[in-house]
Amino acid sequence: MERESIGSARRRFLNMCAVKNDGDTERLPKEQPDSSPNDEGSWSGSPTAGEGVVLKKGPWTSTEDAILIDFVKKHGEGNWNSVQRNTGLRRCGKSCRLRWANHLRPELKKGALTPEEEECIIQMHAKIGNKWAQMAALLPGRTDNEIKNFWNTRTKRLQRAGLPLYPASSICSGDSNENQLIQIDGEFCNGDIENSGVLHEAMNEMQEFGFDPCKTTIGQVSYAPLSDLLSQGLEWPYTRSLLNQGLNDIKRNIVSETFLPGYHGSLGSVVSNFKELTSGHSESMYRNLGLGFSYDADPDMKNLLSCSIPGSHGLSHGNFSASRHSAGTVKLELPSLQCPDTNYSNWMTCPDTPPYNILVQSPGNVSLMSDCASPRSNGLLEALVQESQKINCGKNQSSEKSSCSSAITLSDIMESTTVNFCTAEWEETCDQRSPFSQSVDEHAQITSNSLEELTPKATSGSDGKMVVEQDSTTSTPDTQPGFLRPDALLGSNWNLRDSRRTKENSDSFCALQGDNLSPAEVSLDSCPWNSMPSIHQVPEH
DNA sequence: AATGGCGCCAACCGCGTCTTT
DNA sequence: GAAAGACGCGGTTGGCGCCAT
Repeated sequence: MERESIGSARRRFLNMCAVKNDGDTERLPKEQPDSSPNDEGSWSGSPTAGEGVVLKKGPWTSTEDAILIDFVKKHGEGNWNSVQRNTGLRRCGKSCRLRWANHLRPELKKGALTPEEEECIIQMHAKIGNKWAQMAALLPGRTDNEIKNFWNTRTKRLQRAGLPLYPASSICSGDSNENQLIQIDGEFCNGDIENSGVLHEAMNEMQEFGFDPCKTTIGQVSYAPLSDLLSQGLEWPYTRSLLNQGLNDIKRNIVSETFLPGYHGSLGSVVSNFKELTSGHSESMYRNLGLGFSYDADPDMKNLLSCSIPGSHGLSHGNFSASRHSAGTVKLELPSLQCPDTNYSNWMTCPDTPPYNILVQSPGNVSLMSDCASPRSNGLLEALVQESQKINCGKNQSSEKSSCSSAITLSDIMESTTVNFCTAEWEETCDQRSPFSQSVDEHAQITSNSLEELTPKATSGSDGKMVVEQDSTTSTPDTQPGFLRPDALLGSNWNLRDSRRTKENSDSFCALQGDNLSPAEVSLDSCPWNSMPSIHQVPEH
């Protein structure tokens, strides 16, 4: 990471700290009284609403934020033009939408872009150009505006320095793909020739369509490859099904999308199909896929998926996944806000004991978790998608995080799509005293209860359940006044309902994946955040 | 201490697209 | 099918803080 970038990141990090300490969402102007339209110059010359109300422009105040949050809480996202009518907020719908999208959404990730995210943006920009919204969709918690600002600043800086916008390291070289495929084959087949062949075929097709399943090293970050997921205890019928599904998606997306088709098709489909597999609808899926595999609704599937056994890596018996966390536990780390009291220079070397010592034993988690710097398993974008899914789906597990230790089933995770995924950011970065903690707990409870009607309830960590543990004593101290936090403002009964945001997430993901999965099936907030791999960084030298 | 350059960020604006009537 | 409204996206601007001079 170049020095300038670190410097920028440092400043942004400091900004972030300032934000946290201030307790407000952003740098607010000298408090603009919003009670009277006559006392602020920003009113003059502003457009008017239908009833001749002069609309305010300029920075938002906390009061306005609270009004908007309250509105969204009651009515959900959308109908932005009705905000002014219903709340008296003198802001145009556009402004409200922007404010919500860029600052008030609970799931927003505050703080600096991580080096990984920055790399990802660079990669994405190299592929799709100024498609900020698309990039934002793949960087959960990040807004298009944020990404755009980053890029513009970066561009300006690099142009001034006479440096190229796209470093060589961001250009994917696939020279080792063949070897990687061979390697993966070896890892996957384990005597299963059929598996190997189809997998190889799948990988080849991915590459044929431009997707590099074994993305080469970007910088010094290593990520779990798709193969990890597939190697971690998925029996072949499921594996093949997922692969086929992903492949179809990839093909479609290649045609309809210019951007990272395989990355979506593979991982996204895998994840969504994971859900499908465990939601009891897989049989139809297999039929629709034209696969002859029978679907076994055996709850043991969970065991099959479980990889929490130390040293267990599913089908991989040999040279797969060079490094592993001991005892099959994985530390989940968010790239930002995890080491709030560390300076940026230490960012890459986050201490062994992170603020959130979340020990997860979950199938997806470990399965996706290569957790090693395997040179053939570096896929920055892939990893960020996983990270993105983590973020979105981790919302589903806020309740688990809010307790010291709890056990959840795979189905719990897969089915807990109604848990407000917007809460995790606060849950992850702040305290458990948030009103959200309670609401999510309650919600999770409801979800869990309803789930019990559908799925056999696992009883202990040893029978295939995933155990999510969090050392709450090491949680990041709450530095932000709860009453100023969006979740607090939203209140404990916050409910996204059928918010557009959720729909957008689903839709965009669906669009990128293909069209044979309904948004409900592929919604980002439906996958297990804790089941995703963390990003492992190798300290810069 | 003053000043200017620079980076960051929030917000506005215009336009295109989508949805509704 | 057309018009109007709503929404989303990308470009741009302006304010603020930091830092070097």
